[in-house]
Amino acid sequence: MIKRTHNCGELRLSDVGKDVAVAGWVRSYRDHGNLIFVDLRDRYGIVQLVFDPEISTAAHDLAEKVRCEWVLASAGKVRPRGEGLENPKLATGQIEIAVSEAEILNVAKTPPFEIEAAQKVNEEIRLCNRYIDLRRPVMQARLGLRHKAAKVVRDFFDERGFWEIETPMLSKSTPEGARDYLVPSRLQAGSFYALPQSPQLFKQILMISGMDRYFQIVRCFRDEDPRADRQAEFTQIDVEMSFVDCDEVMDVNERMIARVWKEILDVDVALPVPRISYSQAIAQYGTDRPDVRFDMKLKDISDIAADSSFGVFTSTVEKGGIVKGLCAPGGAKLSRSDIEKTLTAFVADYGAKGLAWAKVVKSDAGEMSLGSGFAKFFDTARQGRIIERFGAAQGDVILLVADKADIVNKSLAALRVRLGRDLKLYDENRFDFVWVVEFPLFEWDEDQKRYDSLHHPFTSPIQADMNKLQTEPANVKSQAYDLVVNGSEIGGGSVRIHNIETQRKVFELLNISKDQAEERFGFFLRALEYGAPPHGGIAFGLDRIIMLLAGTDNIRDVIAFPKTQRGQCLLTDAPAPVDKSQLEELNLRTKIPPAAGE
RNA sequence: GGGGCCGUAGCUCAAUUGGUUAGAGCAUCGGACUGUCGAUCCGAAGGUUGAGGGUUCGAGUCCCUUCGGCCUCGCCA
Repeated sequence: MIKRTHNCGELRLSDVGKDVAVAGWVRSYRDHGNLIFVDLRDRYGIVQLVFDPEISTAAHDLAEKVRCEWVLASAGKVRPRGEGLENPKLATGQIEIAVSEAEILNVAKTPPFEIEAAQKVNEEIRLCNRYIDLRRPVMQARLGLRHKAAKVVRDFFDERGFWEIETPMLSKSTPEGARDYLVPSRLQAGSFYALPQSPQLFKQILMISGMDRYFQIVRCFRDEDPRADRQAEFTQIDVEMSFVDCDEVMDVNERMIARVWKEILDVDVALPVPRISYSQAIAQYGTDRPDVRFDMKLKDISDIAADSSFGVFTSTVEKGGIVKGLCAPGGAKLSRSDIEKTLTAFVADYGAKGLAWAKVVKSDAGEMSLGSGFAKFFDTARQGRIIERFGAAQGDVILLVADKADIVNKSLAALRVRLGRDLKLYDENRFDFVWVVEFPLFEWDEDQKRYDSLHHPFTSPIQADMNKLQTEPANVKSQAYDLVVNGSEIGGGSVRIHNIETQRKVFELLNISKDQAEERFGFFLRALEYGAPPHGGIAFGLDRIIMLLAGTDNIRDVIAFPKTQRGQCLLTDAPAPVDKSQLEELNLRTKIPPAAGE
């Protein structure tokens, strides 16, 4: 076999005259009858081979047979391309290899789609033939970027004394949170392991064990419906530190993120990353993951709306709801049908029953007022107050939603993001980071009539609110923080509870009985009793970080072998039925018989 | 579980109000060609319109069911 001396991307003019050998896949061939050109591709690039019968008839004969995606090795001399024959599109475009010896290492069927075709190939076909798809330079670049980013993370933490410690994949189900993936135990019939939703308790136990600083790039599993940026199986950068407060965790980790952005994109992230409180985020952006690349903040006008003549507004406020909205700069260019059909349907997805609108107009005398839409329900003075509150200008459109606070905020948050994009209110190439802090410790779950952790049940309240746990749990703030970039949450963490009494108290408030707590978290509670240091940490979604770095909005683009929306791997066809004998060994019987030859 | 979009040749798409034998580009196969580089030129082959049912003289097109993909609401401590 011809052994390669160089890869397909590295030869330059300075290599002219060298005897070299390369190997790779045939990207394309141009057969001129006598002279044959072959573009050979590997992970590193593309190089042009020339087969000239005057150099070797054997090699030329072989090249006549070669087809796209065949695996080919070739040896020959590097020579400069003639004047005007360079190809500026290739890094190796100044040279070519005059082949004296060639060897077909393997043949290939005609690929199911053209690998470097500019046209966009159906993702289903790409996933079924992932080995072909992953030959595309763009996919190779994304996986390369992923590798490099992970290495930057590892180096960063290593330099600061963090140890990467593995935690179990087969562990214990802790109901609450997302649905678990279960693995049946053979040795203990009827019992199950759960795949980790995150190594949360293990990393806390590592702190109790005195490991001091831990990180792990680790697979996590959550059996929930996927989204464009969510996959049941995903990768976390998991971090935990002892003897720290919120500021130290945020400080180290924003430096880590800044290092990644610098080394991968050569982008400088301004440190420290600004912070916004949860309540401010909800008030101004309607969400705890605000896209701060553009302004267009939400404004509450419940007070003005309450004494309008618009029944929907007044009754909403009377019932304890709110009237809130945003002012779309230059929104006057939106047509009435854009607003009343498209945007109204859009907010309806989030439960909003309507979208009130008014255009901001200026009279000849220079007076600003509201035109059309909901304007007729407000007198001149109140119109003025609305315009003033939004800081609205002529040509803007004010859009309002009236409903219960959570519906108003959710729908307006989504509308804000959509309009920001549609009206091009920001530069798509910038990255704006923000820490969201001061989350409430609990949220009230109306369905189950109990408190629920906003973050998770191991999050510590802020010191000043400790005594409120008993009296007004709804107003207790937590030591939690989320890192948000361009409206995407890429990480979240907290300082943890390290005191067993506080932990018990929190379980109590979450309506987890002593027995339940013992059954689910007993191992952890016992660990807490043996000298747990104050500790805190964070976890980042590596896949989402890579998406941002790679500039794609699809998580499947940054995972080598992803699953579809129905949790299927189109390459392997997993999940699939198993042999009866396997089930028997596991003492399992399925309720639904496996589908027979559909 | 709900809502939306989509499914036509290997790939990307087209096909008038329901109307003849479902077309094009690329890929494939054969031929020609010594400087191409998404080679070019000539020729050929390629289809159960995702599947099933219905309406109709006639269905890629309309209706129902179903399968699959994507987006999304719910869900994601």
